[in-house]
Amino acid sequence: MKVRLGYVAIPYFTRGGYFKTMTYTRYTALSKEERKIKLDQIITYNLNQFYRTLQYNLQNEVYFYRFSHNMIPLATHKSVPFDYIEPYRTTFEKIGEYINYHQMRVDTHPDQFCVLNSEHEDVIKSSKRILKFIDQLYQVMNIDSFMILHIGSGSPNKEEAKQRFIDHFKKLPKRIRAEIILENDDRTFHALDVLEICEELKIPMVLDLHHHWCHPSDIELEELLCRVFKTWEGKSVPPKVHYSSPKSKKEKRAHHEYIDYKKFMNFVHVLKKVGQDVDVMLECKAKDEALFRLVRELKFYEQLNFINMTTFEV
DNA sequence: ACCTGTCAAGTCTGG
DNA sequence: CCAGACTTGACAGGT
Repeated sequence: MKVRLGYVAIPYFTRGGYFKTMTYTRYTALSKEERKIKLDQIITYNLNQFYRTLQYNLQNEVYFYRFSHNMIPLATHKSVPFDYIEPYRTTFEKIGEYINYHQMRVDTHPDQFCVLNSEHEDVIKSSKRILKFIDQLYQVMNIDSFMILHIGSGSPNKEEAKQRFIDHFKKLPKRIRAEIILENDDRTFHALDVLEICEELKIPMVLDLHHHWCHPSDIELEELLCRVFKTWEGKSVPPKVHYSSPKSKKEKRAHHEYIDYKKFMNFVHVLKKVGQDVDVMLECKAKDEALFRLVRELKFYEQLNFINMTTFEV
């Protein structure tokens, strides 16, 4: 079986300034003309950074990557009238062609403000805006990608919150429903909670091992992985999992700079028993540097057989 | 050159 | 009902 490694968001070569940003407050401080000019500058710059990142990834044989949709600032803000797609269509198409041509797996993960099961109607509205925008990005790039979501709120109790998620999910447009995959979180919805929802909605689940260890379910890892991987049956890509090491014993929830390769090997042994190809997204503070270090350690200490820079066979 | 506080939005807890 | 914790990275303003 093959294990392919990937990383998240900010590559090392851009350290000290990746994307340019603009907050709503700064936006409102500008005149109408300045707003358009500034937004355009930022988006043009960020899209170029995104493209450079993909080129960098290709050079390093990284084919599995998560980008931040925040490269398009204020795109999902309800009071910012700006066409984020048409003026950049050619650029988006170029980026999408690059991704498809090199057979990269690229996705994105809306942040904590996207809460589909919120108790507040306006939050649900803005969450749907975020999902719709990501879908638009995928469409204009013509890429076949997922978006990763947490279940969200646990109020007033998990059961009601879970049902709210299911109800709102079912009302989403078909395209978006087919793009959403769900991830366990480290406080409210543990792996079995999310698995149940995924099985009911017939959508894939992403197991986050770090969250799982912070907030465990009563099930053996091997069995859990088997069931999680089943939710991916019929998909054109292998299941993906998220993996990271805790920052310290005190700060278990926070992400460490790097991966503990020995613990990672324990995980690989479980994966081997399950015996299915899998994509492992590393979520480390040191980003791609952590990926490259892990690869060096796995090659040297564990003598794993790498078929390229980021994929090994066990 | 460095340090600090702010930011589009979120949930949750405790007073 | 409100303040604060939680949390990321960029950036503006102050020293």
